[in-house]
Amino acid sequence: MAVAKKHEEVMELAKRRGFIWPSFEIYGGVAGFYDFGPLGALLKNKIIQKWREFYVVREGFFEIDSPSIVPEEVLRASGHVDHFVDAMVECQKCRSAFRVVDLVLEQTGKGIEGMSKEEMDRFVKEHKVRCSDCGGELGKIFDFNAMFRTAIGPGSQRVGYLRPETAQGIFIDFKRLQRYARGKLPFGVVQIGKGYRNEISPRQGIIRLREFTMAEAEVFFDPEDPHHPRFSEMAGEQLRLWRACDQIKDREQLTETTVEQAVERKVVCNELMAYYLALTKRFLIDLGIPNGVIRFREQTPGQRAHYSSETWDAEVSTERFGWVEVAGLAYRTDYDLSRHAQFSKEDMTIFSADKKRKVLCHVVEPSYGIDRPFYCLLEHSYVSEKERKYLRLKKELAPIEVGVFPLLNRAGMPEKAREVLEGLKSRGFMVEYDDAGSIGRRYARADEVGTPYCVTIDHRTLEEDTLTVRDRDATSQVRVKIEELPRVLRSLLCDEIPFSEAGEPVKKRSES
RNA sequence: GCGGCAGUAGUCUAGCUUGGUUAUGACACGAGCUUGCCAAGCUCGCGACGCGGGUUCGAAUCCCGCCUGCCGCACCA
Repeated sequence: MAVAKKHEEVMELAKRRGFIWPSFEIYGGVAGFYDFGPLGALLKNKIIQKWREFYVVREGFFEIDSPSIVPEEVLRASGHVDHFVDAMVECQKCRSAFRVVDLVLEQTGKGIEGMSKEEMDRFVKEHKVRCSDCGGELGKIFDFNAMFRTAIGPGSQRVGYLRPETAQGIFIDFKRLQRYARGKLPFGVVQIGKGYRNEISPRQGIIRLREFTMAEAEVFFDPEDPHHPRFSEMAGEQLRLWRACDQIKDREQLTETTVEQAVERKVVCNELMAYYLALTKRFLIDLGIPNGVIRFREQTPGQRAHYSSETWDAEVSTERFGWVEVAGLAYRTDYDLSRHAQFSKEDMTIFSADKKRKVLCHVVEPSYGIDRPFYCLLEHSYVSEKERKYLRLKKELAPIEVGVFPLLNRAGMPEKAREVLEGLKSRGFMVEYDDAGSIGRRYARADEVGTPYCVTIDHRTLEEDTLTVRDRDATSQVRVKIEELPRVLRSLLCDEIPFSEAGEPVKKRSES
């Protein structure tokens, strides 16, 4: 119980202060769905904004926005219809459930993939396949479809699914996108949006959702030229890798290496993959996740998705859930483009001007969940000191940037405080006004949701147009002229100046 | 999905074994007073038995179903 104390406290805070809570609560709730409250929505948007800075602004990738509902043929081509629908069977005695294909392979050595349900039933009976846990009799085979199925339009009832990944929207648009990129390789396309997976039994709160936000990038490149133009900038970055070969031998051993060495020693398949591993690490650190709790785990061949020939999961260690996958980097090869070429009969190749030949692009896919790092961030930001509990969020991520308080609710201070508030709002600051309870309580309320700075209007404000600015982490204050406040706050929020240089230091009462 | 345990205001919680006045307390929140910089104090206020059914004169309490959560199994491409 003591083990997950931080998780319980941070989730209590998250619910109480409007970050996240279970969806559909007044109707009893539905497992696997969470709502983002006012502060949660702000924080989530700031995480997305940072992701855009990395991938859209700096990598120069194109962002698109395609539908969440996808017609069946797209997902047949992508392999999701075959790989998401698992024939399952349950033991009548001990109630264990198995994938039929796995169970049959294990007991008879025969692959029965592609059989109909009836054929599988017959096969299981003929070969006397039993429960591998208790040897019990097996029940009837049933389908478990991990995609949400729906109907498009009335009448024809064309089958559609809620997308299990945003990536397909990008592959479908490949021809238009490569024209937009004017034939230059490599180029990248991103999409941020909801993805849907009908989990059998979602637990672990916000870590395993049935509807979640993903941010995916598809990097298209010539397989004979898997280089990143700015690889040298990333070459020296240290990576902590847990290789598949070590996992198979049950070894917890991590490989510490630079990006460059990882490629040279063929630990990572190519330069692009290694580059995006490093970029992922930088992104997570930039969110405020400590370097020490980040590692990359290579998926073993059995764990990999059908489309991937090499996958690395970026994992963050948490108190409550252990190592949590927050991003997956998959080498999708030409799987998706060739499948869509085959199923749609469209030519998905691209003409390379410098190589004077047609190229079927390969794809490296950095794919991020947004909800999971959101949780990791809350857990790792939560600080519980003696009398103080607060979120030490990075300033640029804090949902509310500035609290504005009148020291007293009289003597013209509230009016002055409102003036300051409006001045900050009009300059684009996310501010919150609070005049309830003692000044200490208001600081505590602001600290709890990670507000980095609070300004207080006091007697001196009325006399000389200065006010105090308080730093969340140090709880120390400086006195600043009102006219300089926006500039000072902007510099502080961008980490351009240290707090001590923001203004004239204010002595704490207890110190004087 | 299976088995075990659980669900009381915004949050935490007493009451449940042995059915019976107006469902306990704390914190939080709102209004007012107070307060001259770090969750102080005073007054007042808001606010709950997860949902549905059954047993009973009477159900937060006992029984059943559902939902949700926790633990174990399975699943997590």
